[in-house]
Amino acid sequence: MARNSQAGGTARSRIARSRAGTRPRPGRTRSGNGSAHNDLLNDEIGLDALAGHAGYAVRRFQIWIFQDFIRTLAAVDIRPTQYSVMTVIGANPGLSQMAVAKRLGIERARLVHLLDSLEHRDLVSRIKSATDRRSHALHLTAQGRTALAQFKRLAAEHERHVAEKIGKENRERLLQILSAFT
Amino acid sequence: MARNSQAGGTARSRIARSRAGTRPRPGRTRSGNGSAHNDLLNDEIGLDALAGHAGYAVRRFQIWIFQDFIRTLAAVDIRPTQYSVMTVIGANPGLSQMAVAKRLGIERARLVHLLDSLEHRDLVSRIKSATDRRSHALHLTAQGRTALAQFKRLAAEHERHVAEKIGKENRERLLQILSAFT
DNA sequence: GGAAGATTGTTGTTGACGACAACAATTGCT
DNA sequence: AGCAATTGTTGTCGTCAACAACAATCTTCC
Repeated sequence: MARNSQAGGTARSRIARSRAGTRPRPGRTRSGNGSAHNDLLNDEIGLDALAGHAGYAVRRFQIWIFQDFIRTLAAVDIRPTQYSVMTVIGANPGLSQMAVAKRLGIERARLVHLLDSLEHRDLVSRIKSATDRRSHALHLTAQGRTALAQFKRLAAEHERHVAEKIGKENRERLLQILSAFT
Repeated sequence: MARNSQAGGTARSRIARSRAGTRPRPGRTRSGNGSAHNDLLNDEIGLDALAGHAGYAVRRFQIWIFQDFIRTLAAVDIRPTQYSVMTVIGANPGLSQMAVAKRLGIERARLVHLLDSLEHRDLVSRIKSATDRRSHALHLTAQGRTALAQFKRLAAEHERHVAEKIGKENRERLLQILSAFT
């Protein structure tokens, strides 16, 4: 543990470059290296063909948004997945591990470790279900409830960072577009 | 190798559930398990508080979109990152590994393995730079160029899947919102 | 011109994460 | 009662981001 925080300023802001209209027709087969003028322009590359790919933009955005989340909640040492688990349990106490895993789209094998760490920190507790002795009923501890309240405040701050980054109405439109995946 | 393809139908389509308007006010501290009616409604949980979080929606969407990309390009055994590397090199022949890594936001350590695999498949080649004997000038091989053309056709098909999933104009608006990250 | 520092490619480690397989305990079905 | 399915758990494998260390090479500065 104690490795999470890496807030290290990896949030480089060199993004948002201008999309130059010149398409260089790169198909040139010349195997000879393009003389010496390649060395210094490596800050204006222009990846052209990648611009129209949703997956690439989403991946880059996802990396940024997770880094900001981790950094914003570094003081409480909570990662996005842990937060989502606690949120679901907090909103639906008594759920089984299977139910939480299915709801969040994570595997139950993975949830085991997540719950182990959260249980060690006295944030959630597994209570043996009386109706089904295979399963555990998941609850937040009293400490977990007050902690989650603070996590939510920090998460709201993170959400404000997102709004600053892409614009308030763009963020809402994004949530609307992706609501099918929530 | 030969493990990539796992197109295995893991693309579960149980997403896009209806958001029931009933919020159950879950704060109830009753540690007693909610009798037996928890067992069967585990398909309508309602995670409520997670709905307003951009990061969660983006993560779920990113998982879906990558799985579709991998499945759509499974026949040529190309993953999203490999595709992005080849695209950048194809559009800017002669770049150094550092330049490609910085442009794509991946670490140069990671790029080493990516290029190893692509070079073993005779898709790209590292040519020792004459002007800076530390660096390599990256080029597509002739085989790599024709292969990339096919990859782009398959990627376009994948992009159509995205449009089918979230709507054509929603996809374009998404690309526009996230253009700062491209 | 030569020492000190930075850069480039490389190797290796760590940790989070998704996918999968196997297993014991328990439940459900018939 | 007997057999299939479910639940939590453990373990393995592969991907990926983040670091650290290193040799070779460039750059800078005295």
